[in-house]
Amino acid sequence: MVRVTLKTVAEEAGVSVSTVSNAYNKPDQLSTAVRERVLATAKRLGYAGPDPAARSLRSQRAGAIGLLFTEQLSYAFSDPYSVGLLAGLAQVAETHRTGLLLIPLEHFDPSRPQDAEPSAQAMRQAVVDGVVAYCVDADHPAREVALERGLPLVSTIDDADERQRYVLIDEEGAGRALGRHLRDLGHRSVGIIVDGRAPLGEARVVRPEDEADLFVDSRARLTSLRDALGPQATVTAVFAGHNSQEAGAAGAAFLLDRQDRPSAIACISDVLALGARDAVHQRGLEVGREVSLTGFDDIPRAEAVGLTTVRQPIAEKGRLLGRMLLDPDYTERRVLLPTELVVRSSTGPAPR
Amino acid sequence: MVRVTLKTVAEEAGVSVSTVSNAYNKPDQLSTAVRERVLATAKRLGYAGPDPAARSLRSQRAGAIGLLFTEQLSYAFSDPYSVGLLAGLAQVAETHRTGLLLIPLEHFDPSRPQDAEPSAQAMRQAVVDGVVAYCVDADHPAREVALERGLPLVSTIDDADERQRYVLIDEEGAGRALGRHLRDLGHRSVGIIVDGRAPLGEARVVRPEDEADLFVDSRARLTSLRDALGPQATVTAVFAGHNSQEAGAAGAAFLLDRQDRPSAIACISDVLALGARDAVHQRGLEVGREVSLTGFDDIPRAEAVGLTTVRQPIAEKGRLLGRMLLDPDYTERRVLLPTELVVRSSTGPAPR
DNA sequence: TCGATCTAGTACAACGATACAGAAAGGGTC
DNA sequence: GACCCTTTCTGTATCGTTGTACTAGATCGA
Repeated sequence: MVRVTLKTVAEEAGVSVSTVSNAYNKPDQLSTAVRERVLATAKRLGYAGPDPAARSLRSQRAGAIGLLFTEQLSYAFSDPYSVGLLAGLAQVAETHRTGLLLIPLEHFDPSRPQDAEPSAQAMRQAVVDGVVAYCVDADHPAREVALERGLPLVSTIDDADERQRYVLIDEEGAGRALGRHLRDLGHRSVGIIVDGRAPLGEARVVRPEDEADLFVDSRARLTSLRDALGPQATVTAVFAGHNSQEAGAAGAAFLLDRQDRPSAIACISDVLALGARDAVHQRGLEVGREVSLTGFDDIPRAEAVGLTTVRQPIAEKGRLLGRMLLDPDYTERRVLLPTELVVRSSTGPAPR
Repeated sequence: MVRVTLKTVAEEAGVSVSTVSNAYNKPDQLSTAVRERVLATAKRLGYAGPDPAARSLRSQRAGAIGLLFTEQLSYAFSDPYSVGLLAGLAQVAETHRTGLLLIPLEHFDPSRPQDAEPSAQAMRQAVVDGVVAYCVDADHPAREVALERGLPLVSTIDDADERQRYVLIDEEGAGRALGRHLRDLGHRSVGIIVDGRAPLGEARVVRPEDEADLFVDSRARLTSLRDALGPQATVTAVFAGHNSQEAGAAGAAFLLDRQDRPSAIACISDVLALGARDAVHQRGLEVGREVSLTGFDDIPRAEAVGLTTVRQPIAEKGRLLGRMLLDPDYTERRVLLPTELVVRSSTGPAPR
């Protein structure tokens, strides 16, 4: 049983291979009569159209872009935030008739360089025209491979590399706005819940040596929040595992059950904040009065529960990442997206 | 500026192209000395390894499988359930060094066959070795294209096609178990909240003509639930948009504010049930006493809030889908995965 | 010492398409 | 009728690999 190819169809229809190819790709280059005859014989022979792999090789175009991410897939997409980004990206990809290839990588630990091979391999094998590095550490080897391959690379984390392009969120501005908001409300003791690579375990105060285990975004937000709250505030950063409601609840429980309960809890994501909210409720406390609560991202649920948060134009971020790779007219190399503080009922003046 | 290929490297290193190829793919076919020289020159020339597109063509292997789905991406992955499946699938793909290509399709409306072209096109262009059809209607044209291309196709919806393989969930069994549970608790008036293609609008009772707009899974669950509750029960199926907490809340609000409030509300997914739970609370009613509530899927949050639900081995489903495509030793053509009723505090005896 | 087997490498033909140059036929213009 | 332009189609080179068949030399057992 032989495969049906352009050649088979051409012979059967009594035309040249070029003509069959054109029948599919350049319909205006041939008469309708011939075109229809060709397509008819193709159908008769069970030919499903030009082989995409062969086309990729010849036309030097893969018809897909890759999405690199380092966390396990189930964590990476457990947050509506990530899904929003993915959706924005897919939207642009679709209009460019381009696929989206997921490329899960392992987290890169510089002290174990040999573990990099599977990730590098995955990046070498991917049939793509360009790559989006989504929250992939700057020193991850897969980036280097992508650049070696000469693939356009767009990143969400700034590492000042001339060869890459960037779509960034103004994390510092966001942290500043949140911090100032809390400070203006009189909060002098603030708990911060951050997420990180380690799975949910005992919630605990973040030690300096833990910082490497935090997600890159979390790190930036934590720093700018601390700065904005100023030196007179007492800040307790708590680490409670992956980004999940459970982790948020655990982190908040830890903070609330301490002797010196903070008057406000700032969570590094809305998902964490939703969990924290449950913990506050469970203790019979009122959110926004006895404990102020903030999130980050403005996912749909945030509005529903009145969560003060920072809005990120997340779908827009996804779309820009896509456009940078796919739209040749979009030449910007570096975009910093603004964020917006959205004040809702979960924050209020610090109780005296 | 010319591209660096196997040939370039071969000439520079003074060996044949085959040898360079072997240096990458069959390290034991050549001496370490030559291999190292080859790799060194490759590095010097900036050669990033064999081009995956060319390899795909030559070896007739794409190194990726496609995931077809018909809903908008942001809806498709807004549920932890879908993400769980994706994670299971990705896990198997990874062990087989295979990528995962997302192929979003448009919903197929048989009355508008011309709209099928973009979807069919996307399926024709995808460089994949096989395809998972995830909740894609049986008559969707993209399926036909995949089969025309001779691609192995694994599906999550039964349509009794010899050419396909299936991983199914025992929806009927699940519906029966849930229905019997509610019946045994004495519930004679049950509201069912289903999701569907139409966006969140006014919640309303499902009319027969709406059924086509429901998601396929929802349809099956609705039917078996109805059957299991038996003829003496009053069943009100309510339709409230996409699968989201908001839709669940809206659907529950509709049911709870009716004159003849049902004593139990069964939701077609846990996400809907979480929203319904909020609506029940908001009305000052107690879940499990005044109103019983059930979900479907057993997502992590379900346990946290004590939701009675049906557990689906979702990651296992994803893994099986992957194995069917990638593991040649796995020859099963049709798997029916069992479900398990998980009774928690959200259901209790019907109040008299 | 001789054929047999093994090792390390080479040469060349695919894989299935598209790009590009060119040819044949038809039509319009002067 | 010569000229040029369009339209429609053909022929061939090429994209960058890998598989297969082959060769030269080394190794080995009897």
